[in-house]
Amino acid sequence: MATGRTHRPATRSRGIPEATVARLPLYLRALTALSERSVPTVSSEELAAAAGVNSAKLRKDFSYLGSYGTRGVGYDVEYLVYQISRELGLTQDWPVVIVGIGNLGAALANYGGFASRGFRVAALIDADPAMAGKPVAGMPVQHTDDLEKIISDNGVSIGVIATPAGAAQQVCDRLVAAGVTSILNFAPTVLTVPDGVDVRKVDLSIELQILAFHEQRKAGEESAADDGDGAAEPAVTKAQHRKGPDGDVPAVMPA
Amino acid sequence: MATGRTHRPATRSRGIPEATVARLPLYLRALTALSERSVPTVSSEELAAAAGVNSAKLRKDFSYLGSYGTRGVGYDVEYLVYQISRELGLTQDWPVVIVGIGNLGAALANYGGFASRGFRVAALIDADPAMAGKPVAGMPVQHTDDLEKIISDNGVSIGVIATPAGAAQQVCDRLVAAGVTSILNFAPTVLTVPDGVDVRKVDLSIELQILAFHEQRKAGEESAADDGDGAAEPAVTKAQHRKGPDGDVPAVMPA
DNA sequence: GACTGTGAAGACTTTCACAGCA
DNA sequence: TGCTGTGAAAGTCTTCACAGTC
Repeated sequence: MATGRTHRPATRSRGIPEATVARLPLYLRALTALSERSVPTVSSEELAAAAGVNSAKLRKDFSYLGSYGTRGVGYDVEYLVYQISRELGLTQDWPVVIVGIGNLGAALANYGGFASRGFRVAALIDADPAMAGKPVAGMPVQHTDDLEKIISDNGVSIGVIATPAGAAQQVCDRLVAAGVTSILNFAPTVLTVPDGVDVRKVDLSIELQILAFHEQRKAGEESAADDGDGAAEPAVTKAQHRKGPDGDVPAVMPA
Repeated sequence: MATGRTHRPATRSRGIPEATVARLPLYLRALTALSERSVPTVSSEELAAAAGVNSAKLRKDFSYLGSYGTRGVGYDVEYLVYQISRELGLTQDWPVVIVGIGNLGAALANYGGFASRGFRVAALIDADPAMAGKPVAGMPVQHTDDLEKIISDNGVSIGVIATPAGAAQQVCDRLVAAGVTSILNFAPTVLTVPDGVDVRKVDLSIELQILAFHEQRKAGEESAADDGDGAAEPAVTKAQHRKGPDGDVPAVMPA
C-alpha cells in the first residue's frame, strides 16, 4: 500500500504521533507564559497542569522529541520553548492568506494569535469587488482575480478559507493549483484535495452540537439515578426500532 | 479538530464512543444537503464520501445508534436526519450566550450556522460599558453585570467565551456559578471547571501550528527521496541530543 | 446482486508504574 | 530524594472482511 491512500494517512510524521503533535502548541503556550514570568524550570506535573493534560501524557509526548528534561529537576523553560518551536516549524516565518473577508475572515485578520506564533498574514482576498481596496486590519483587501499572483509573489504555502460553503471548494482548488499545500478551512463543507495537501477544519457549529449531545445526556441522567440503560424518554430506543415509511416519526426537521 | 474537556473519563455517553459523537454533526450536514436536494436514500459509500470519511467507519458509527439502514438499499435520508438530530439533542432549542463581543464574538453572533441547528443566541454580553446597548447582529449587547440574571432568565446551559485570555477563567466561573454546564471556549487559555461541566475549545492558532508542523515535514522530505529514517537535517536527532546550559542553541524565541 | 451490520484484527493512544539518573 | 523517561498494560478507535438481509 504505497501511495494510494484514501484520505488522511497520518502524514508520516517522522515518528511523532499525531496526537502528540496536536498537543505541542498547548505546551508551547503554557511554556511561553512561564517564560514571560521568567520561571526558569518547570516539572512535568506543573507544566501538565498549566496545559490541561496529565503529567504522564506530557512526559510521554516529550519523550518523542528527545530527552530534554533533567531528572530530579524538571525542564528548562527557555530550552523547551525553543525545541518545541523548532519541532513545530515556528522558527521560520509562514506567510498565510485569508480568503473570504466576511465577519469571520475579518475577525481572523484581526486575531493577534497568528502573528505572535510566526504566522504573517500576507494578504486578504475577497471575491466582492466592493471590498477591494478597503482596509481590514490595516491591510487592503485584494480581489480574487489576483489570487494566483498573490500566492506566488509571497511564497504562500498556507491558506485560510473563510468563504461561504458554496465558494470554498473552488477557492481551495485555486489555492492548491497556485501552490498552497496546507489549508485551514472554516467553511462548513468537506474539501477535496490532492495527495500531499493537508486540510484541517474548524466548524463552529459542530463543536456546539457535540456539547449539546452531552448536555442532553446530563439532563436525561438527572431522572435515572441508576446507571442502567437510561431510556428515560418514550422515544425510539436503540436497535429495537423498525422503521416504516411513515409511522409516528416526524419526517422533517426544523431545517 | 479541537477537543475539550479538562480530564474526566469520557463522560458516560451511553455507549456511543466519543469519536462517533464528534462525527455525527458531519453526517448530519451531509444528510441535510441531500435532503434539500430531495434525495430519498443514500448508501454508506455515497454518504461517507459526502461527509469525508470512509464507509466502514460510517457504518460502524451508525451501528451504535441502531439499525437504521436497509440492506441492499441504503439509508432513508429523512429518517436518518431525524435520528441523528435526536441523538445530538438538536430537536430541542438550545439558548446560548456569547460573552466577549470583540471581532470574534461579533462574527460568532452573525454566524448563521448556529440558528440553523437549533441553537439560539439568547444574549450577547460584554464587559465594556461602551458596548452596552450597541446592536450587534440585530441584538443589543448587554453588560457583564447582568450575566447571572441573563443566564437564569433565559435558561441558558451553553455558553460561548470569546473574551481575551485574561478574562476567560473569571467569565467561566461566573457562567458555571450561574448554571451553565457546557462551555465553548475561544480564548487561548486552559479553563478549569468543576466536575459535570463540559468544555470544548477552539484555538485558531493551534490549528495553524499543526499545519506548520506538517508543512515543514513536506519541505524536508523533498530532499530525502527514500523512505528510510530520513534524518535529512543536520539538526538534533531524537534521543541522542544532550543539552548543555548553553551550547549552540539560541536561548530565546521570537516571543 | 447490492449493501448493511458487526465480530475480530490491527493501529493508535493513554495510563501505569517503576527503573534510572541528577 | 525528586522527577524524568519508558516499557508494558489497558483502553479506544479504525479497518477488514464477510455473514446476513432485502
